[in-house]
Amino acid sequence: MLTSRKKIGDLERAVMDVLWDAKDGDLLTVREVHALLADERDIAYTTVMTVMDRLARKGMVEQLREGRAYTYRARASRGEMTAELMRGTLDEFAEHDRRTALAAFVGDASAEDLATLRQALAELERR
Amino acid sequence: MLTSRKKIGDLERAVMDVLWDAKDGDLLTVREVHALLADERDIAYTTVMTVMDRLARKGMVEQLREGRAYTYRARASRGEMTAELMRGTLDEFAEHDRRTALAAFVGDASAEDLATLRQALAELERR
DNA sequence: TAGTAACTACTACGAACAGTAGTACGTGGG
DNA sequence: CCCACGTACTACTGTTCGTAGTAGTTACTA
Repeated sequence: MLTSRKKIGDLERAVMDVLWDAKDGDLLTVREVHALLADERDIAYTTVMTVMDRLARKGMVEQLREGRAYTYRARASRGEMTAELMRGTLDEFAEHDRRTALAAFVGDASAEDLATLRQALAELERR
Repeated sequence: MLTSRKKIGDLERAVMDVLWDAKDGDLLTVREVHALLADERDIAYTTVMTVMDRLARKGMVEQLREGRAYTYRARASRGEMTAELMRGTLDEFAEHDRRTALAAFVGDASAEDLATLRQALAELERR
């Protein structure tokens, strides 16, 4: 479970994207993340550092010392974090409304999403 | 669809709760909402007014003139809004991750939630 | 009709947080 | 011994929210 459910901003999201896209839970340094972000936007090295530090404080990324530098990786995958956020939204509600909300969610889902849901549920039964 | 996906604070949420709990889409005045909130917390009338005005700007409540006063009601039910928020979270992701996220959501759901999901899906088929 | 009560409109300020980035300082390699 | 690299600390700005006061409008009442 992710700790500390604070808001996540644009730059923070961009950093998370870089970490998520660095497949296999690769550990990235601030310098590496900065290099990737610098392609898209004009941003200072220390800005990226600050943001990554804040993400670590919020528990969204892991910060591991490697030699003199820190390396970072996302604590959860993009999909897991999305699921977490969705569950978090749902958890704000009491029993009755929770059911209503889930029903509304399903009721307005696209055909693709419905297929995915059905498949995931079938998957669970098989086990 | 709810417009303007900004963050929602504690007081804002408390106001939404009052509007949601006023069943049948009843139109409430600021005075009425204030009276209900005042039971729980010490709050100025104008504070409630400001908050409700902001909620209207965000598109979360409807503001209708009734005589000299405005009356308000939630634009969507609690359940619908929750479903909206969940979908909004999901919508930030591309096709592949969307499926992954939905699968993760189902994978970590409680037995009750799974039952609700199954029931909602079955409901859809029946139609 | 003039006063008052109920409303809205406008303005403001502090706290929290995100974007942004500079400066100071430590340390290992040349 | 000094520099490049990296962290730690600090800071300023914009936005949102909680909070609320004041001014101005309007309708009803005495």
